[in-house]
Amino acid sequence: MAYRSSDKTRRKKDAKRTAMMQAAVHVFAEKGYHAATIRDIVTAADVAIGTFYFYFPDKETLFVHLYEETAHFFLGALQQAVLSRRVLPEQIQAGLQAYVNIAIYEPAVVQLLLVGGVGSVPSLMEQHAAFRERLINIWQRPLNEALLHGQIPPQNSRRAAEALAGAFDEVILHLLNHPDPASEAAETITELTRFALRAIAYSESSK
Amino acid sequence: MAYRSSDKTRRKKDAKRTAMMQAAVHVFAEKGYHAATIRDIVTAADVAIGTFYFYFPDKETLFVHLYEETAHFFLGALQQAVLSRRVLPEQIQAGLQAYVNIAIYEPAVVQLLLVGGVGSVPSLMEQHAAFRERLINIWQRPLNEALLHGQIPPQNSRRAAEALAGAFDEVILHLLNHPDPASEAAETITELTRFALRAIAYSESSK
Amino acid sequence: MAYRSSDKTRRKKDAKRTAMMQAAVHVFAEKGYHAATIRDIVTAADVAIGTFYFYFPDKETLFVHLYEETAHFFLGALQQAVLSRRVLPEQIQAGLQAYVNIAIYEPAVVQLLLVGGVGSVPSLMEQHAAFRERLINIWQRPLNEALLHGQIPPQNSRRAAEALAGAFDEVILHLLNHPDPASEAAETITELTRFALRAIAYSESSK
Amino acid sequence: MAYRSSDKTRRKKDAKRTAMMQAAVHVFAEKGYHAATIRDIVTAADVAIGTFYFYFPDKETLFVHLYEETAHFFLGALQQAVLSRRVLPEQIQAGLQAYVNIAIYEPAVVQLLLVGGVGSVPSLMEQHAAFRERLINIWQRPLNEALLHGQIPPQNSRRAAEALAGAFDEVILHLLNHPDPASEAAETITELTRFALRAIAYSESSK
DNA sequence: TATGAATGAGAATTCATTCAT
DNA sequence: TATGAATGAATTCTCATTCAT
Repeated sequence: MAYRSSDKTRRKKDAKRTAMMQAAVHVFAEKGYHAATIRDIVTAADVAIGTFYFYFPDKETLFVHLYEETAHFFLGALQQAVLSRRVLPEQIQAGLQAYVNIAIYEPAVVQLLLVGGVGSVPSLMEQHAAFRERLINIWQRPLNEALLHGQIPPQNSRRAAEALAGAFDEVILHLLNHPDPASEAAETITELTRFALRAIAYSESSK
Repeated sequence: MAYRSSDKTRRKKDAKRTAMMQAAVHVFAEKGYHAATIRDIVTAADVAIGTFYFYFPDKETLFVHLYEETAHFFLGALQQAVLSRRVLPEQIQAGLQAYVNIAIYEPAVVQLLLVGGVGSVPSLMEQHAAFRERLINIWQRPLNEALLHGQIPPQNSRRAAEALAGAFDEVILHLLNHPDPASEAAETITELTRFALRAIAYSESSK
Repeated sequence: MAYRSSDKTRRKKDAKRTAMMQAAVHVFAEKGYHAATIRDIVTAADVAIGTFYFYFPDKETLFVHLYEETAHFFLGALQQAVLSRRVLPEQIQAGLQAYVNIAIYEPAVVQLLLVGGVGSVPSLMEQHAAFRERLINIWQRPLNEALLHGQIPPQNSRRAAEALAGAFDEVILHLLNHPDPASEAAETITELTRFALRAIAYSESSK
Repeated sequence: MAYRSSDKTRRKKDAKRTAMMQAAVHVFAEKGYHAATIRDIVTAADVAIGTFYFYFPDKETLFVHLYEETAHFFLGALQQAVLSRRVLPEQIQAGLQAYVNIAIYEPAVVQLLLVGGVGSVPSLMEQHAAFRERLINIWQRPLNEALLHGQIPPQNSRRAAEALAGAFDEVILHLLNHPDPASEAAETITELTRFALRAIAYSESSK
């Protein structure tokens, strides 16, 4: 009798919503914000145009949501990887491992965050700036620790973190263009870790 | 007198064409490829829409031309700066100096070249990829030299060059966001140079 | 016991149907036919969209039903007021009193009936025309009576009724815009009655 | 050489703009604001959709403009007619004559003002209220004069003007529905004038 | 009966591009 | 050469209506 809400229906709705967001991430990642059309997204999600507007208020809002969620997921994974280790070399390596994993298994995430639609969507500017800031912070915090422990010589840790973040992004973006990224992953991580440790003049001095 | 026609007419024509390209650089840099409209460009150049189509076949072609020219100018300046020095530290520093100069005095150039979000337009993606490739080469060549001379230990110079390019881009992009970039320029260059030299384990060994 | 089924079920059904029509009157009155959406109506009635289509075949049909019912109620009240009196001045005054009462206590009814802007939807235009016709008739009938009794001089009673109807509508619409319509009601009715009696050159001649 | 602006071009542009506004008046008058589509308008004007947006910013702005202009034209004609006479009966008659002329020869004007899209377009509400106000003023001013000269007994001239305005509108709207309005015009005007003079208890007393 | 997710035709608006002058 | 009016395909978004549950 009547209609039972918050049962299967609820779950199904959430599932569809999620499916549509997945589809949207891929479309946005591939085409960029402006070139991606609502039709592209609903086609990818295999629903009608109206369905899009049932779940999301408009293209821009969806994109910003998506960017936020994606950034949150990405930064969370990175942060957790870094915090799971206690010494700088392992922290950097673990962070890079997490980064590379995402890049390989969810390339759209990286595409969206690094290429996406920056410069296009005004309301995205802040989101993007905030993302860069948090990303840089993830790398900077271990550097500050290391500075405190005298494991790296005095230096502008902020600028170093910017440089590392930029370096990592670029190398991993190139890794993604490789025909078989997975085969290169381990080596890339090792090299980048060494590159980073040398760049900040790390030495396991202390103790 | 191998010089071509070049009377007033030609000069005027070139002047108008140049004005439009100048305007276009700024418009594209500010809004990104898709959000920039032909009307934006001709308004900035103070000509009529029809005039645009007299000089350029279409929007995409203009952008490609523009990107090529801008990349050529930028890479040329960088390359020249690097080649004007003989030892690695100076090469890197000179290159960074050139990069920073352009970033400060022609920020639109840097914005245009680094702006992403041109996904789904093949010809634009190619241009961007080609630019990255050439940029990385500029940094890689001195590294290869240094490798040959034993000034840096064996390493994947290609990957190192990628990392350096990414690091430089990121730091300089942040420098541009600074309220008074010029005041920070010298220090940034010094730091980045040291960062780079450490990263590739440079030592002035030889001779 | 000629009464039909009428158990709880029927009453509940009618209740819901009625709630939706009530809501619809207000929504249509406020926004006009085109701007009012089904969602507006079901939201106001606190039912689901599907429920709307269980009770009504479509938007247009609902509006027509609604308009008919509302017109029927309105005209009925007016007619009854007029017929409850035997002499023209009292008939006009009673009619106006009924009109003003509805306007003040059910402004949506008046809004709905007088709202135009339903051009291009034939069935709605018909309804509106029919309503005007019946309204004019209500005023015209007493005039014809008065003509017969020689209480008003020969005149085109149809045209006079149109004029009176228009005059009454306009003044009452303005009354509704007044901050406190009720306080002005009595005076307005008196004035309008006198206006009308003078306009048709009424004199209590006979007997 | 080059392009000569503000010549034939200018005139042509204005002509086309006017033609489009004419077309729009008719479409809006016939269908009402919401039901009228841009396509309807451009089809009536025999231009492409884009052309509409070259001349007007959007549908709503055009409609409001149109309403304003139309109201200005209508009220101007009425006002002038009324002011061209010195005694009340003639003023009313001349005003009605002008009104009827417009109604017959430019029925769309009357449709737009009286039926148009009231209640639909929020930004139109004020325009419509202002129009009613000015219309009522046109009738009220002669009444005030007559009051001053003792040609009509003390009465609320404002309310009387509202009533007259409403009466005139209604009768003329019905006149327009007549198969051959022109044939009825003279009689209608005469009757309405008498109706009005009686309603306000006019007598040529004074002097 | 009642629900609300899903649909898609249709409306407004933008913008690259053309072409008569 | 230069102009800008004109075009219409493409895009975003709305909303009446359907239907499985």
